[in-house]
Amino acid sequence: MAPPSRSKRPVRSVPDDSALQRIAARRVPSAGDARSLAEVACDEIRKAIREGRVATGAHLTEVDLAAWLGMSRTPIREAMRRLQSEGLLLNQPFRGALVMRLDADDMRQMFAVRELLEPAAAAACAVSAGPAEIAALRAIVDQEAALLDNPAALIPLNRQFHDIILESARNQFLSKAIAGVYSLIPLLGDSNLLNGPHAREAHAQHLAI
Amino acid sequence: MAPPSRSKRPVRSVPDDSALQRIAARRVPSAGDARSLAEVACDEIRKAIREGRVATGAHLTEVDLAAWLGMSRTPIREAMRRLQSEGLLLNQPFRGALVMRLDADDMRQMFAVRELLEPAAAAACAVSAGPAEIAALRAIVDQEAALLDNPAALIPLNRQFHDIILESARNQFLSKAIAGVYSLIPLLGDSNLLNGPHAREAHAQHLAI
DNA sequence: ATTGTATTCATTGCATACAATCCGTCGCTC
DNA sequence: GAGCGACGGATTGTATGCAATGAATACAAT
Repeated sequence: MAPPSRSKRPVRSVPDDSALQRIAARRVPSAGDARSLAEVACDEIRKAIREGRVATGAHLTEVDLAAWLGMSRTPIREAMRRLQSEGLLLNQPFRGALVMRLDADDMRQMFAVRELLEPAAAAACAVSAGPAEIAALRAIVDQEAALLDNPAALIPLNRQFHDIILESARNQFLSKAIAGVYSLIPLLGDSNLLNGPHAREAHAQHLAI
Repeated sequence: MAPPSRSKRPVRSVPDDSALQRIAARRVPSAGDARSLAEVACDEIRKAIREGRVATGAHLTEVDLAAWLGMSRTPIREAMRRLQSEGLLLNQPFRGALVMRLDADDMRQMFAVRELLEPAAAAACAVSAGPAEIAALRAIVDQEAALLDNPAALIPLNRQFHDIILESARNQFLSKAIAGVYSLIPLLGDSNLLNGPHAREAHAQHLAI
């Protein structure tokens, strides 16, 4: 836009000084913050859990999180509610929220469901995937083959692979069910092991289109 | 009940009348609502959708719902967020929320997932169900057998049946995945048909413990 | 010393005010 | 007449103040 205002801030009607000063005094939006504060809070808390900065079983309160992230309680509330519905947080009625703790039995249940849903997704993908998606999957598998000795590098590839499969399965309910399981993986900490053979299996299974 | 109160109403030590009267005299409005307003709003909106008082594709705004339910926007926001994460509402960035509309393809996807998850739940139930649960299931099946000509009466029984199966499956992730599918059933309107043969199948499948 | 009761404290639940944003539309300039 | 930018309405996003709640604790009575 013509006026010298920063980025996309719609200057009022007349560029009189009072308006300009008001605008300048507003908030410095730092970077492009298209996301709402609630989303930021949600991601930050999730990341903190994933990185172990917040231990499982920790006691989180709205005011603490609000102070930590430098925002008011309202977006924090919203973020906490979302994390609760995802299962990462356990709501205590009036006593704050606990970071969900998964025991061995929970993990067993989780992988049982995962092993039920993932083959179904692969099968649905095999039915409805288009050529472009198959090519993308094949490319990822090739990349994986070259990195079998580097488990850390495989993680994002594996994620991409599963994302494409979910998209190709063309079943939003299946996707959401699997996402509901995946969302709790951060709670597992370092036990998120990924081995090459598993990728191989997925590859072989997918070649059977 | 030996265990400490896990229910949300930990009755003090003795249910004396003074406390009871104090509690009863607390709030004037309607009845004792232990639930938060957000939960009330959530249930009310869900019910309105299920009963068709709000058509699929309708445009809901926070202020309208707040005025309708006689509460402020804050609990309404919370309820809407929950319904969005359940999939009943579709959030439009700044333009209100739409009641999700399911087309034929969505329904196909939904039943595909349902037919994947329910047998798995039945299998898990068969493995881990206790005698009391088996007896309860059998009782329900017997009741159903006597009501095969009355589809309307079968609906609550069917619900009970599935609830017991989910509980007996002892897999919270599986339960949540199935609940995520069930929660969208209200959107289907009157096409929620339930026939006797289906119950029979579930019965037969369950007898194969 | 033990039990029952009142008080206090930490925390959430709710309401309201204000800011930011989006979209439609209208007036202005060319 | 056409394009472009600015207003206005509508709606959500955020901040803050206050009421309500439940647990812990201090205290009194037996």
